[in-house]
Amino acid sequence: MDSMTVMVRKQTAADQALRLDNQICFAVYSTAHAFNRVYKPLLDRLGLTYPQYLVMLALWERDDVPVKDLGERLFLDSGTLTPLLKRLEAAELVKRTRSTEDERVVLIALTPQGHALREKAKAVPQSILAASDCTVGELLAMKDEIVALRDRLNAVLGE
Amino acid sequence: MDSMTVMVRKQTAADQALRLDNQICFAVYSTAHAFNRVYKPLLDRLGLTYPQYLVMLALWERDDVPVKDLGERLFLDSGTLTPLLKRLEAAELVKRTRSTEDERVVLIALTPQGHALREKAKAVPQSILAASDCTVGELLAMKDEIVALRDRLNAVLGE
DNA sequence: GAGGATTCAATTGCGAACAATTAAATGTGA
DNA sequence: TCACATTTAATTGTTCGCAATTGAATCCTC
Repeated sequence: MDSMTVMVRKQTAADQALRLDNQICFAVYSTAHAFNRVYKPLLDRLGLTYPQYLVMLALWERDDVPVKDLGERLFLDSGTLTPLLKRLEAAELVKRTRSTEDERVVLIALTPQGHALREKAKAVPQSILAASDCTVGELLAMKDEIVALRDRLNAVLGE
Repeated sequence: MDSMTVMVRKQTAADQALRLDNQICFAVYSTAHAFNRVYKPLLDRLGLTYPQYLVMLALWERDDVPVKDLGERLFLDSGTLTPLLKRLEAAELVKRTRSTEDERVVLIALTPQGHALREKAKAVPQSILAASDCTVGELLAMKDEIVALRDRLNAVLGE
């Protein structure tokens, strides 16, 4: 095996790796966009964008929470959430009030319309399930794998 | 089983579904962001953002291509690509020239610096692999599943 | 060849996403 | 108590991502 062969093999390995990481990260990236596009017409009827829908999902599970709490649940920071929450407030779906106990904290609570929207939103999941053309079991298994990957990535970030 | 029981069960099923679809789509969404954050410090050294890195990866595989071609490979449209490509041109990594055969078409070609950046980029994949804390085989298997899901979603969009 | 449809990139406007900074409130240690 | 650090949202500036529109070039049909 001469030096030329070694060089060629090294290039090939690097190229493969470059392609591999491209495909995995790009797969997640492009699938997120594909989901977004499938959600769009469904969420248009609710008057929500996908990130706004995520915030509403979080609030339907537990509201009257600080912005920081929402950020930790959704992996988003105040730079993203503050303007988004102001738009939800303008749409009269949430109310933002400063905590009396700690004036640094802004508490996000659902309005009656915000609570009511939950009923409309119940039509969304089955449409997504249909579009994915997967069984619930398959999706759950994939979800667990993806979440495990995400958590490992976030663990590295936390170091 | 009285009517009250039926109602309660229906609500529970809808809630489960809402929660399920949330987790799957959100898993992909939040993992894409986690990847982005892991890539950021690595790509900063190359002077690229993650979407710019994707464009460069595509061009390293095949350049001298129309904007439309890049868009199809990356699932992005001209509204996203045009300003991004202008920034890459300002960074002298690509050159944009109007095709002489068809003046509607803008061809994207790598500059010598654009080609050269590929060598630096070879250091990126191994860092991502390490951060993911997965084997190559695991990542490849996940990638295939995710791509299959993406393609099914995109198929629904194409109808 | 002329008229109309189609294709392609660019543009505009809006909503994320995030880094970095700011400002105010709170907590802590000497 | 007072200085200093920390916490929490908000703000600013840059970059995506996409819908909708525009304008130019090309294609197609008659």
